[in-house]
Amino acid sequence: MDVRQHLTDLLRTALGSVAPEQFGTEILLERPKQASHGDFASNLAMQLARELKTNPRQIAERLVRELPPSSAVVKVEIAGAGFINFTLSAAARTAVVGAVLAAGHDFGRGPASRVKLQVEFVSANPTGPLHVGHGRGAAYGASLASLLAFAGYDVTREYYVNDAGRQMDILAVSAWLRYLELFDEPLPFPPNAYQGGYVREMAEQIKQAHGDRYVHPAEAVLACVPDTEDAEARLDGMILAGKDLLGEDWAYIHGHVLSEQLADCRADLEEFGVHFDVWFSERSLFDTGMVTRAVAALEQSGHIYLQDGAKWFSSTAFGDEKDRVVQRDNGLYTYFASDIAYHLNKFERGFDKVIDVWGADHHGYIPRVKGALSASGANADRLDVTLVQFVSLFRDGQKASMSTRSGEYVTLRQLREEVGNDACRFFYMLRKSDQALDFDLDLAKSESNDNPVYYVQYAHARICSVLAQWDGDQSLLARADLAPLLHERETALCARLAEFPELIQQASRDYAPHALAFYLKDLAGDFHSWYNAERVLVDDEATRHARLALALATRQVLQNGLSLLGVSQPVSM
RNA sequence: GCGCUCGUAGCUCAAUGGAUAGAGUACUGGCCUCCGAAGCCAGGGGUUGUGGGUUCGAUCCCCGCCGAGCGCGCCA
Repeated sequence: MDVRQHLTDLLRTALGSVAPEQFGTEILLERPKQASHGDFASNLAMQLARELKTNPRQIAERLVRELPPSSAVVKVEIAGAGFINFTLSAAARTAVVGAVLAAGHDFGRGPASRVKLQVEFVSANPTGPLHVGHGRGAAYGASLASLLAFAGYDVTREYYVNDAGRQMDILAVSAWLRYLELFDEPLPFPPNAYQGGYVREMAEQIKQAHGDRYVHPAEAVLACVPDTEDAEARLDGMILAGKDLLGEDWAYIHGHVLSEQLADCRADLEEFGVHFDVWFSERSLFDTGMVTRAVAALEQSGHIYLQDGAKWFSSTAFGDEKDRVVQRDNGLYTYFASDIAYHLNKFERGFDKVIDVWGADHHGYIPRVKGALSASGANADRLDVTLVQFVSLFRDGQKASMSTRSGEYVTLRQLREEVGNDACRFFYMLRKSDQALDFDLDLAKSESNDNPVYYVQYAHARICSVLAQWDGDQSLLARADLAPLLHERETALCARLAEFPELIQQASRDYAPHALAFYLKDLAGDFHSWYNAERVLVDDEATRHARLALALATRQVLQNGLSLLGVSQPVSM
């Protein structure tokens, strides 16, 4: 029996007697923060006060008088401004233990829904190792996707691979220039090319595999570089040199660095426990003509105009600050154009809801994407964008640089190796996604021993330990008589367990996996508190079995929750 | 300048419009001859940046101001 639903029904019945014309009022039950306020509280009387023009306490009294009797409820009180507080019977409180043990790893799982969701996250340019900012997006997206799947939705996890743009060209030319250095070609390495050591490694690989095949004299390269102070224009000149001099071979270099970086990124994420169902190539949107079609469709519906040789999308008509270019005067499509095609493609694939997890610096991008979807006749409300705020790194009290191109940044891999995957995943979840995160590296290392994740994992290990010492048949515990569970800390723990399914629904609705991390901390706290106060392996068999059942149920919920966050559940530590 | 996001205990962070705003950490004092002390118990710590508004009720919703981050490109 779902107690919450039961109480809602009772209140609904009372409402029908007291105020039939308000029968449709939404009935909300919350779990009071204070134990003295009972197990559930309703503010129904206060909600009705305005419509009925009556003192809420009077309404509450009438409601309570009309409540049908229930064996699950031992006390109903009116308190404060007009709260109706319910206190449950001992049996109703402890029943959750049996429910957890019966459902096992499915406890808390929502009813299967046919609603198809897509969560797209990370989607970092494959131009270098992932850094700690990407790590936050990865941890958030992965936990969110797991949470939504557990809540019952049909979830697809997707990574958008930006394999078509200028950044990839810059990476390719960076590797090629490093390669030329290996043959002592006198070329200055541009300050705005990718500086990281991994670029040199790729150059070395290319030399090992293909010798001097891609060598061209420095003069030939420099001949393409314009005589200007503009560093970006000079870099573009070098890219042009690469394409001209290498011809077909440019595609090899480009493809090689792309696959190298993508493989590295993929391995990094897998080690972090972050998996994707689909790796979607931006280039495929061009190859299949989707970008052209998307722009043509906008053009046909009259949302495109020409100015200064470029094609502009009139996004101001859809609430954007200014209009945006979709096709440049040189004929190349902008990133925005492929993004329109990409989102239309997502919708065409039949997702009821598309969730994009973006870095907070992309917030200005939302109106134009939604605008383009609306202009294309799609329902922009099917797109939800969740912004994950920045991670600022501090080293020796100094804010560290996070530039990918400069190569001076802390990688996700370094962070994982320093503090461990579990602590990392949990630490990222310990704040709302819209809260900026200051990550002090020295602190992260020194704090790794009292990271809250160990507090939660320790609760799990303790339970495993006591179960091992008992050494009995755990399947018997599912049928244990729970009447001996009478202590305050036992009912508090039971209440916490009962909260889990509600929390799953709420956290998934709010796209708030951090709520799960906080819940697990609270659950572990309730367990430790109880475990310190009451002995489990007592002589009395009835008490022993009831407490073992409670411990086992707690372990089950810890497992269910931690696995959603991608955190391991050690038997000992 | 305009726009988005944020501002809560010394520090790091929570809080579906609800009751006395909570945890962790740090600090102080207790608890292992007994299931793991990576734990527990107790204590001090707050004008929720600020001024208004809506509401029976505001950390939460609306407006102004102050402060911080980010964005405002024919880059991605």
